[in-house]
Amino acid sequence: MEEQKINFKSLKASCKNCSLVELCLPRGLNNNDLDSLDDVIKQRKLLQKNERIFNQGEKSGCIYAVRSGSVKTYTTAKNGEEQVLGFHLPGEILGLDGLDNQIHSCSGIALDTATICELPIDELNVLCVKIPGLQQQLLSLISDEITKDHTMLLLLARRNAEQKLATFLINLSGRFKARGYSADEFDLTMSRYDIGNYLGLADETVSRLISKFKDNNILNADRKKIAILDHKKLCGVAEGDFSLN
Amino acid sequence: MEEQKINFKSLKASCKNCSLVELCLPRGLNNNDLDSLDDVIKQRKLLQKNERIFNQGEKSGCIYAVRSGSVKTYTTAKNGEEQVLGFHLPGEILGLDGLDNQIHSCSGIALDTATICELPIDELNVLCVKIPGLQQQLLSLISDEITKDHTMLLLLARRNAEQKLATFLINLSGRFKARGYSADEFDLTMSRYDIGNYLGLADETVSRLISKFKDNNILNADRKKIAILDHKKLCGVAEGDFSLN
DNA sequence: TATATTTACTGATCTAGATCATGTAATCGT
DNA sequence: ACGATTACATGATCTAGATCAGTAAATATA
Repeated sequence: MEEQKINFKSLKASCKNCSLVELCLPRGLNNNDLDSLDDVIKQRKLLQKNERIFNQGEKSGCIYAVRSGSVKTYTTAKNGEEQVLGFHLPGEILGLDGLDNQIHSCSGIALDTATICELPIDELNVLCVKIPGLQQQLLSLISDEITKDHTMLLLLARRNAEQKLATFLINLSGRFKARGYSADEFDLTMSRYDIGNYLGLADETVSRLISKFKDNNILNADRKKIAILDHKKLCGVAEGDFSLN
Repeated sequence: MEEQKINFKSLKASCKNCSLVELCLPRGLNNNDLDSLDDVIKQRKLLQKNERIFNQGEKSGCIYAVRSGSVKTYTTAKNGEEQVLGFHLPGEILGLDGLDNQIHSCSGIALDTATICELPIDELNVLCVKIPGLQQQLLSLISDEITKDHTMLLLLARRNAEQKLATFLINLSGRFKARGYSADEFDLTMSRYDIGNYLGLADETVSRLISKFKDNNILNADRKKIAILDHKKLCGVAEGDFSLN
């Protein structure tokens, strides 16, 4: 039997029977429109950990939806250092920086085994003319992305380390909850280093803060396993209502 | 004679005879398409310093182009503190966070006397279907906005104060140049406080760094008047090739 | 299964930049 | 034109978080 040569296992995608339909791009579309969208989504890729989805400096002509697993996006600066731009969970869209069908200004990489839906931009644009709801949803995703980035600028520029990490955990928790997972117990798929890089902190600081949160009975943590014990207190830390000792 | 009641002096806008046509939204459109776009741009507002263009939490239904003067965008956090998100020069578009026709997640305010073109989103979307070049240009603006934000995340998370301020000045310089102004001599329209807020620095730090740049013969500065003396050195500082004494 | 490598944690030290304080020049309001 | 307010500059001090260093546990590799 012939060895498999291609990197990715490709499967026909279907939004129609995807549980993420109400979170993802097809949100609000009727069955007919879903069929049209399914025709455009050529394939679903199964990626292994650390496999690249799209590359900074290359044109992919697609935006991407996470179907399962998790993904990290990052830019590489001239001097080679990386900046994590975001972590993406199922139902979230990435690659909007290439929406003008030009080269991507960041890269996307799987943090664990993940399935990804590819959406060719040209075909998507054609479809948007036919389906106003899709156009609307796409604009909504764009606005959300910009708003999210702005929130992140505020976090990086004005918040201390405690607030940054608390905000990060609360945000993750809420996104897990929206996907039907536990808001209080979850596994991190990214390293302490990645978290620190994302938040503008040293990885040692992230470790120390997690320990501090544990000492204050805000959470339990064993490596990647996180359990939030006191949501209210964590929010208090995020808001800077008080500082931990 | 009756006192003028409205805040804004409104003028019919015309992209056709605007010198910014090659920088702004209409970039690449032919004369016919420009006429259609002009029909959609209802008015041009003349704003005084500190007049608001759109407000966080309100729906404006528009995106905006700076025609003259300069503008600052910022978000206000729950606790009331502000984060400057960007400074906008003639030909630049703002308000893309409200592109889904929902409420804006930031506010825009004039930094000096400025003229602003209003582009109603609904009408713009209709026009985009008719004019593919316009759709393309809009997507390009969106991608640029996202890419710009990502660059800013990197700057805030990974760069020291010297690099931040040098990068800021180089960026401004380049944008002035693209608009036909001097790349080496320009007036800042924003305060030291605004610059510091934007870059995640205290205003005292901005003052001190400007003095340090002066001491190192990189620039001359007298309050708002900036003259870049050594562009190459300034770039070196921005890249972190060396540190000043 | 043993060994190497990576990831996470924690202690010790250092420093960039914040904060506090003060002076001065520019701008605003009357 | 004059006092009040705001913006900028600069010195002194303090501290949050970086950096350096070492250990242990988990994971990968042979």
